[in-house]
Amino acid sequence: MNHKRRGQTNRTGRDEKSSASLGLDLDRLSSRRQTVMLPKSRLGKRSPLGALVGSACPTPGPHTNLETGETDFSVAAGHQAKVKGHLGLKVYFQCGTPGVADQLDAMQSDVSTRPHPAPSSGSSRSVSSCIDVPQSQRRSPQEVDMDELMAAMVLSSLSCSPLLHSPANTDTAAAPMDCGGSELSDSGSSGYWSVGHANRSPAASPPTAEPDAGPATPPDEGLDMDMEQVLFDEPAPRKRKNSVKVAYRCLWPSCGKVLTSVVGIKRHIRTTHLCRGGEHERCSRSEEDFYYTEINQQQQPSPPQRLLCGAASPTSPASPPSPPPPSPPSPPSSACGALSRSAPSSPGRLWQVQSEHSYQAPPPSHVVSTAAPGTASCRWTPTPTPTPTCHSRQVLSVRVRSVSVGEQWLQQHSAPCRRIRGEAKKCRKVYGIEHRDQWCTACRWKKACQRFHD
DNA sequence: CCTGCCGGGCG
DNA sequence: CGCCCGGCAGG
Ligand SMILES: [Zn+2]
Repeated sequence: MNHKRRGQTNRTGRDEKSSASLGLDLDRLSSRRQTVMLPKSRLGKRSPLGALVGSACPTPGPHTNLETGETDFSVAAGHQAKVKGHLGLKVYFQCGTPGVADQLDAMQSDVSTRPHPAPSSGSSRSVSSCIDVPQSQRRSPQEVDMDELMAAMVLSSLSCSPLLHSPANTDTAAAPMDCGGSELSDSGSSGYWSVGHANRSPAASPPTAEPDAGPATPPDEGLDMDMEQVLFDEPAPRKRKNSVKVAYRCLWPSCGKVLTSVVGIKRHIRTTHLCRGGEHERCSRSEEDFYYTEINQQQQPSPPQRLLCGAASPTSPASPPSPPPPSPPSPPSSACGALSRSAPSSPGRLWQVQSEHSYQAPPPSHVVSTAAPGTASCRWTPTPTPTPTCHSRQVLSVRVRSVSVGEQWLQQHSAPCRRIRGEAKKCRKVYGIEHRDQWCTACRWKKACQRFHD
């Protein structure tokens, strides 16, 4: 009753009054006729973007929670922009993380690899290695500081067997580290980030442990498990001989002799290459170590490494570089690619997280160009597509992609040119609440005022 | 607090 | 659709 009456009164009254006093009827009429207000104001004002930008940072929404759950550093990191970048990037990280971790691990493992042979083989050499192994193994992630990493890097780069690492591998390995380093030096937040990484590596170490044990352990699950247990439980007083088929190959230039025992290989080297009798044993003992190498059935950990690289390369190599620099120019394309690629392969949680945001994706309309009510800004609109609103994964993934991309995009573009607020007086203010019937319908409906545009 | 308005619910 | 309101963000 009231409403209707009020509405009618409102209308008639307003038509006369307002037209008389303000002479805005033209404006009003036209606007009313075409509901211009909706598109424009909505787009221009807050719009999904505004909300997005706002909410994404402060961490209110559910999605944020999810995100938070996903990635601590997003919260941990201080800066909004950066944070958002991280958020956006998070996606990559998840994909990329393993890769990086692998690499790191690989490197570390590489370092630790050398000591490894000793324990596996026997007692003689275990002296030096025994100490190293446990350390590297139980390396408490947090404790591991850059020094160690750097050391690992250096060592790996210096001494790592050339066979193991392809140039690409090296590159990728170097890149992340570089970023990590710079970030670290930059701010604590990144430090956190790196820590998180470190933390992760151990968690991921089981899989990663493979390469670690790689040199000795081929793709044998049973063996792997064994290794894991050994690694994680304790130094394993003694190893099962059969667990690893180790051999030692002479590295002497033209000699490829392979023996199954350290003693044998040493003796071989000593006698054959070093031309030394038993008397010099002590002195040259260290020397021999350099001339043989431990190998297993498969000779090199290449199989595992291969796998890792292969699996990771499509995603991680591509992503790692991108994360650090939120590639401002055209994230859409590259990001899209990465994401889309990752989407199918990766589990569904990402979707969930992103899908949360997705509610904003559909109305992607404007983004930057707030002025034009038209949808000139549809650069990244293509993704949303008609979205039949069904729950098919594909759709989801698509939206996901668009969203995350959108996020990045927003953070970069919308943030700067985001409009503050309509400073123009609106109906409410002009007429006052008591004269609510004089407000424009939009105002009455608590929508964007269509009478007094900004 | 007030104001502007988005998202959503109701008829 | 029209109408209204909860609630949020900015001042
Ligand atoms: Zn109004």
